[in-house]
Amino acid sequence: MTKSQFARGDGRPSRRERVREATLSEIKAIARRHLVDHGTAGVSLRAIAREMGMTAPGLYRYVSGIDSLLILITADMFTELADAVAEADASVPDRETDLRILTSLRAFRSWAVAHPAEFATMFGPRARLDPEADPAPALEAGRRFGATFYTLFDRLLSEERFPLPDGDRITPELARELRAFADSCGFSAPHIPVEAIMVLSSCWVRLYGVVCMEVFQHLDFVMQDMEPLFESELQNLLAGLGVRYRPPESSTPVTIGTPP
Amino acid sequence: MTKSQFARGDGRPSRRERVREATLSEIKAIARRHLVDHGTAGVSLRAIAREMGMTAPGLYRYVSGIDSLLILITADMFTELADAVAEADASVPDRETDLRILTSLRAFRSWAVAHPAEFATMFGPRARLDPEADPAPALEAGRRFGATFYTLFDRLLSEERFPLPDGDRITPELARELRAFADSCGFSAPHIPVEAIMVLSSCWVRLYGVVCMEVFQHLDFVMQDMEPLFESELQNLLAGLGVRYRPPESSTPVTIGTPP
DNA sequence: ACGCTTTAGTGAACACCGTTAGCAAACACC
DNA sequence: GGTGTTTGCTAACGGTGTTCACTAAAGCGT
Repeated sequence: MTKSQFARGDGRPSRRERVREATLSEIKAIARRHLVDHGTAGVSLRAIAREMGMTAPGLYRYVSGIDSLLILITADMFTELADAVAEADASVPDRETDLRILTSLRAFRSWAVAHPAEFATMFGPRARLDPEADPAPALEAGRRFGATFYTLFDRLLSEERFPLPDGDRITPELARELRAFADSCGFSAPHIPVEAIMVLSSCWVRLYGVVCMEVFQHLDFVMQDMEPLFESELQNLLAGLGVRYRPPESSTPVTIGTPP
Repeated sequence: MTKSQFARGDGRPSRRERVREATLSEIKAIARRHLVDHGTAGVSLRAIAREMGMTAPGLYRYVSGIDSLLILITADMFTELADAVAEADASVPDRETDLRILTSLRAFRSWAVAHPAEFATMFGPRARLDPEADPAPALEAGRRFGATFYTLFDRLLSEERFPLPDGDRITPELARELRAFADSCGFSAPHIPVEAIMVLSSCWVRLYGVVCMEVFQHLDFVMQDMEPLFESELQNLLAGLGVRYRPPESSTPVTIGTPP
């Protein structure tokens, strides 16, 4: 165990570190493209290696297996989504909380419908990923994704926009879990009531449901354009939070009264 | 193209037909077990054949490929789920519409959490299943699953339990799609307003969301027991439909006041 | 400049997988 | 019994993940 050639005194990465990072990025980029084109099952180490001009076992210097690779790109996708949502949130003035929320939620849906394959692996069933693989990186990135919504919700909470429901249905054990979650995700306020976390979870579940339904195309035989349903759900959801709803500006020019 | 040995004059199936049906059932049963144990990716023709004491190519006499087999068992699972929901619905007196709805919805969740692997393939992303395979059988079985909810919702509608929302956000094109859906699924009433179908879709989306979230374990790091959240969502959902909510009888003995 | 250590990548191999083609046995019916 | 259908097999092709032994190169210290 001598001094590693990777660690240098200064912060700058060594040459080897740079090229290593580059090939890892290439691996993930190709994997990502295969994921988009052929789904989760279409990502294979051999195909990636072939495309890179090397052999599959060589990839094991960079990735400990196919599952681990999938977790890696899942983490990347979460950061991407988090950036997209944060960017949308930052695009409106800080004070306009209501519009920020509206914009962030719509950004979430837009990203999802624009990246169905990614969304499926991020939010779909945890099929692959045997218990051996460590999903920590993806979880960490997912936390960053939630941060935008947490802070916005926190502001709503401090402004007392909506009444908290009764905690009758909240088991002491559940309350303990909710509290542990609030602590873990770094909620800014010191004491968030568990009822509030319950409300947040409920909202998230409703958003998740309508977006999943659209991306997974499980209502295809009912309707093709799911935007009206999404907006309707958004409206109901925000009403319960005391947030002023505003219809989308000009996403799709569809109203009941067709222009002349 | 001579007379088939399978078609007999009388209705009774021939011996050959019987044994054929039996082996097909065995194939599906084993595939189902592998699905439950190892997920969708864990279903392989070779493993099934090995377990049956035959070889993989032999299975092609019964199934046209792995995708087709997955569709077949998906259809079976839909009928199973439909039966479970219908049975729960039939277990309460016909007149008690509210309780029937409550029971049916809870039966849906119970089946889902008891059969997570099945639920994932039924309601998860359509990953496998290339466009070549014909998903008709699964779709047909899914329709039967929805029938129970359709009729219950239809009764609510005829009793005018809830006010219909404005159709402002419903595009003419969307209205046409909604109408086509209402016709296709055999809604009993002659003229269902499209706004009602919108409400039904919204309710279904909310139910789908909370159950997906639980089965896919995407809120694991927040809470372990998702029943309170489900019940809360159920309560809100039914309130919007004018249905009287009643807490579950004794599913899990958890109340805020712990017994002495 | 030399030697030594660490790393990158290869080739062969094993054990799987889906799928097709050709062929032999079992079966049902006339 | 003869005949055509149905069934299941073997062989084969191409694909996958993963391990192991091995070579070549790159980096580092002296």
